[in-house]
Amino acid sequence: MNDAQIDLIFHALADATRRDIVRQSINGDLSVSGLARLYPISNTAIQKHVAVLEKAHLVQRSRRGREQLVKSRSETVAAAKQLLDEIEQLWRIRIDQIDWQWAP
Amino acid sequence: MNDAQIDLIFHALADATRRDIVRQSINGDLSVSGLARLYPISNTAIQKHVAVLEKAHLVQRSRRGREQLVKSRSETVAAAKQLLDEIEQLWRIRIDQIDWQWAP
DNA sequence: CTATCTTACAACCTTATGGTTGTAGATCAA
DNA sequence: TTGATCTACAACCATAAGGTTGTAAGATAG
Repeated sequence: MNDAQIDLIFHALADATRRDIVRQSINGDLSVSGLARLYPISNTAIQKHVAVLEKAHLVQRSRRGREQLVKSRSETVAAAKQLLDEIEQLWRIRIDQIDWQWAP
Repeated sequence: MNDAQIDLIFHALADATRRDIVRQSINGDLSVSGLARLYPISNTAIQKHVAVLEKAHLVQRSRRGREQLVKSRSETVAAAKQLLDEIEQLWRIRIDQIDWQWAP
């Protein structure tokens, strides 16, 4: 995964409405307009949020008749988590080095 | 942690330069201008990036003479990770429910 | 067929982002 | 003291974000 892709993921997650859409779309049984009914903003705004999430591969859309079902993708959330984990590891490495210096 | 705070954290992480500043600042021995030497952008730009990270509590600044040392904070990275984990848990819950339905 | 629902998308507005240059005040080294 | 370094901040610019309204087209129910 390259920097640009990671940028997209974190940017998509940096909005409370979008984070909630990810949660609501876990079952994959909600359409765009179905999601829109959950929030006090326009249908178009939700469409844009879903587009941002889709570009980040945090959700997937699939057409069922006239509606577009939205399903979130756990792999991408997992990938973001792993990235944060890799950053966290750097602290542990630093602590290990301090231990090494203190060894007799 | 409220939504606005989480927004700040993910927004701060949605930029490759800022993610790198977090990594470079783990030891806490780099100043703002010291960091600026690592990147091909202006000192002021780095100052702004550090300000964004500080507002998200991803780094802390402390003055040493004329320079401002930057140290990243692992707790905030950990908090972001936990949030993603909570979202991931929702998938597991869903899988558990499917298992329950299938039980004899 | 017609009316309704759902999506798609263009156009627009306001504010935020990420960068620049320039200026000024502290602090340190010599 | 003087000169270099580091930070702070204002001003500016281009573009992206996040929202709106309006219009059009595809799919479905009756």
